[in-house]
Amino acid sequence: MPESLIAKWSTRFGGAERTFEPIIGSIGRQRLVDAGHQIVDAEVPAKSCSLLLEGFAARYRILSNGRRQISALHVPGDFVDLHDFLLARTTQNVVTLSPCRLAMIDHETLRITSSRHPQLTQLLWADTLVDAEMAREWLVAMGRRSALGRLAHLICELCVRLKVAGRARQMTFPLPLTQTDLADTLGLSVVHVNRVLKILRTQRLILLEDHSVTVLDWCELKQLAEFDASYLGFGDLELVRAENAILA
Amino acid sequence: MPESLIAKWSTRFGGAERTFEPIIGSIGRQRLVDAGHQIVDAEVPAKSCSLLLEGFAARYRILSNGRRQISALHVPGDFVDLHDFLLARTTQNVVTLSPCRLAMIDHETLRITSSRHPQLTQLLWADTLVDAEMAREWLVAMGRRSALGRLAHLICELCVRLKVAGRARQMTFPLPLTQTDLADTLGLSVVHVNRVLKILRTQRLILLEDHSVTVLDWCELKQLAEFDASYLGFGDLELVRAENAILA
DNA sequence: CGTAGTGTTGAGGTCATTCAATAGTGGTGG
DNA sequence: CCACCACTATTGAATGACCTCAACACTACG
Repeated sequence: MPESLIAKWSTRFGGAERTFEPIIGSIGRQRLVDAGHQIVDAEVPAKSCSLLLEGFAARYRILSNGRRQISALHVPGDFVDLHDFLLARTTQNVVTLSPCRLAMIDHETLRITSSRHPQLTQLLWADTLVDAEMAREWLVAMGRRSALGRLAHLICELCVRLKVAGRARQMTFPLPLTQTDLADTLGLSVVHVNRVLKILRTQRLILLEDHSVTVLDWCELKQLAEFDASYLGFGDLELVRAENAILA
Repeated sequence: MPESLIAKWSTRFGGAERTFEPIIGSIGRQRLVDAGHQIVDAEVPAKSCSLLLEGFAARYRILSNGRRQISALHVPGDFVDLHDFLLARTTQNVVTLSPCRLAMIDHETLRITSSRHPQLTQLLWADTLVDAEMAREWLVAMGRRSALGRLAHLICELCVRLKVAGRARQMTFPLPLTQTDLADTLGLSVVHVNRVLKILRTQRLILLEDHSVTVLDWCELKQLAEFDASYLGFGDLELVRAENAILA
């Protein structure tokens, strides 16, 4: 069951769970894949969409000089390749960054379900709108924030997204990315990511152990990142604030 | 009449012009606005969507240190704020970068039209998917390309988009952005944009006069930018190549 | 005719990069 | 069980891409 998708959509659109049912019914088989597995290959047109149920995945592109840039991170509850459903093909690939569980939905099935349930179509559409908004927010970070601010911003975003997806306890959430992955996400070098991570750790803003992050001081981190969660489309999102209040 | 939208969608989806009619019928009044006018204000929820018919607009955000980052450029045929139609509100604003003509579509009208014409919904959805893809491609440029490559890439993209929108003659197209606008688009300083522009000019890759760009050597520029137009969703896009062959 | 916005160029400074070296980890095979 | 390898994390030193500061020219505009 795609609890994380339901949790995300409930948070975003209110509890109209009835509307979500058709998509759940459309899910075909599930797949378990290892870390480092290509979910989407730009060369190969897909016949089905993948809904991420468990694990992390990254949309990326490699340039001819060998440098990689990750343009999106996917967490449980995210559709990984809605793009290929409506458009010819992507130029970017998607890999798993950890072992993942995927729910597969045939394009054909989705097409039928979507045409029968216009409301569902709007949900999916809205999901891609938020994806776009996230990309634009990353763009702002890449263009006009320092390395430290960028990293802090990413951590804030992931904290909120994972919390909504039900994958965080208190202020702790999994972060299976290697520092290389982080570097390719933030547009930095591995070396610099290491240094900037160290700053966040020594400032006691975060705790990092065994690929899991604990935010020690949400207010400070948020301020440093100049983070405003509203672009994630979850409304005012009292939950994180409330959660943090408990900790504080 | 939104010729540029029709041109764009025809190029992207083939000549199913019948499908486009409902959206054209939904257009209410038109607006003429000056350069520098706020089309979308993140604070003010909108009651209608804007389709850009003429001119350039930019989606942007200003950080607390006063630095601005443009996250999307809109050209004729682009919907400027579909986002606000489905989701609560944006965190980013949209300004006109030149005098613009806008077609307004009431949210209510769009809602009705969209529910009556599922195919149209898919077109709009696909449009936002391409928007997202563009943002991700910019992200790759911001993270992993040099200032020169980034600028070249932007020029390539605009060339193709404007050509499809019917706003380019041969390899010449309007670029009303100031160097400050370009800097905020590319995540650079004005000074550096100036220097990099100079390189493209002295290399005789482009000609720049009176805010209009002429690509002198498409092949060189494309190679420098490592530009692959397929992310724009126009298929193989023979038109530009053909056009260039005439020039060559 | 002053002012504001834009474009251009030089000089010096900084943030992040590359290169390089070391250490820890887990997995594999002898 | 240990040697070996690949991957990851960490830190120092030197280099470089791009930034900031600053000055000046040009245009449009009231």
